[in-house]
Amino acid sequence: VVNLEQNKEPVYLVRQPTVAEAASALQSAFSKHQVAVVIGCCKVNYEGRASSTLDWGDRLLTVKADGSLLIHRPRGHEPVNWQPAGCLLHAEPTSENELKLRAVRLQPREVMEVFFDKVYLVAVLNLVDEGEFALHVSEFDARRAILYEPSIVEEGFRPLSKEKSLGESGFIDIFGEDTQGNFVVELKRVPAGKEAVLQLGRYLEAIRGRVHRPVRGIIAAPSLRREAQILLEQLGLEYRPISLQRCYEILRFSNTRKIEDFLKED
Amino acid sequence: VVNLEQNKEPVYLVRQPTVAEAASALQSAFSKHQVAVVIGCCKVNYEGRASSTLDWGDRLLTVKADGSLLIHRPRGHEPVNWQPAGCLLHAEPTSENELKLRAVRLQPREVMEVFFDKVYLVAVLNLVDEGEFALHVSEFDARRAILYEPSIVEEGFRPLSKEKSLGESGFIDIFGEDTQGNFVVELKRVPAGKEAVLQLGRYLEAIRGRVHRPVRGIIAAPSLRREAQILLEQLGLEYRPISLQRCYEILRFSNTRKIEDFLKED
DNA sequence: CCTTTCAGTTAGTTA
DNA sequence: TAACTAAGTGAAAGG
Repeated sequence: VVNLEQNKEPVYLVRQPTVAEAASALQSAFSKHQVAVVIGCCKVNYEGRASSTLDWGDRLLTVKADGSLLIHRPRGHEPVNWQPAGCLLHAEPTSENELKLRAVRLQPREVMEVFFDKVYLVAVLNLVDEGEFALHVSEFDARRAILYEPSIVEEGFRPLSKEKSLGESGFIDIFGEDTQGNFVVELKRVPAGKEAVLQLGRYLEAIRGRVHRPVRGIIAAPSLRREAQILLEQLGLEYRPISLQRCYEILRFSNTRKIEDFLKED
Repeated sequence: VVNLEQNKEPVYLVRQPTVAEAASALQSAFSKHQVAVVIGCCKVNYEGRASSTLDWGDRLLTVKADGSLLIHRPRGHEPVNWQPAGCLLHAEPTSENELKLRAVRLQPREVMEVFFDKVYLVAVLNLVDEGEFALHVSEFDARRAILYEPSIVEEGFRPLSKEKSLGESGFIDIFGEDTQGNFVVELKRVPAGKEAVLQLGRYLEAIRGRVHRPVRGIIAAPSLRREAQILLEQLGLEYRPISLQRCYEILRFSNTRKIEDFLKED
């Protein structure tokens, strides 16, 4: 029933399929770990950690290559029903000429059944996606923002060496002075954990051996993990929360208004 | 460019569209609050509470009737990028013959831009979905089930106050008597953890200060976490497993057979 | 492998 | 509207 040509096309469509055609296309997609989209009128039953029922209506069903499943209504950006990756999938026609789709998750055992009354469209997709995903306002961006607007760390903070740049293991440090004139060591990271605190501690040790006046150690990060907080206090270090949103605004401002300053300094 | 026939069909397809055709079809779908699906090779930039970039790759993009937007990779059951309902949508061709899709959320301001290199398929959907969704066996439902069939907690258990309803922090408690005539405090939750046990402990403290006879504290829940079990014993509390499936059957029975009782009592 | 914590959490409810 | 809390939370990091 299923055209083998689907292997060569990025999108293989079956419009207004019979129940048998839809089941066949889906079974084929499941076995080949392809992405499948079903658009039609369906009802859904779920039983597992909780249980739910969804009455008849038009929905968009997506089965992904990893065996995850999503059912979307026309509104609401979250799926009304879903099943996470790795569940067992099976599609078959029923005696009442409906398309039955069963997705079983083991551990915890959760069973989802979808019954399609009408199937408007089945699309089997061969999607190639190796693109890298990156959540920005990285350490580097945060550093740029702090250098441009040091007050987000502390009022009166003045960075001194902008060229210390990357320490080992990807940390970026900023040296500077506070209002009392004490040297300040800066280290910031995205979600500061124990390693970040220990890293700063080791850094401070090294610096205190050379510099003969009090040195404060401050971690500037969007958040500080619970376990890191204890360690921070034990080592006598400080923490300063940094809003990534704020960094972002600073950078955008600096990019649009004072590009020349950055070209000179950085 | 866009065939007006799309209004009459549940699914209106544009295969291998030109950039102009795709943009036109999408703009039309946006204005009519239809659901649109785009399959193609794209890259994504997001800026808002955080910021992210996603390099080129084949993805499934869905725009819903309420202006929400989802971008799904071939794997992973969560969207790689998204935009919640109510954002401003715009689709247009770029000078580099790419399809640019812009989704702006106001408050907080978040901007997402999708660039399609190749568009394999645009589908505009007219989905009619009035089906009711019901999550069975929530805390409230479990409470109703226990009040209707108290023996699932303990043989001879008799609820006294059905109107205590929601305690602070969303917990629902049931007070009653057991066969020895002792007062019994009930607290049930879906997967009982430490917080639930501590909550019950605090509750019991308060009650023991007022009531001058022994009070048992029982947690009724589908399961009890390992760490919560230790705490439970330390505090001298009890645990009674509750089957959600059983609650569901009880409620279904009560709904079909004894609706009048519930109208009187609840 | 289990537990804890974070998330562009989202979504619902209450003050 | 803001604050709080639960979620079929999911996902990553720590022990």
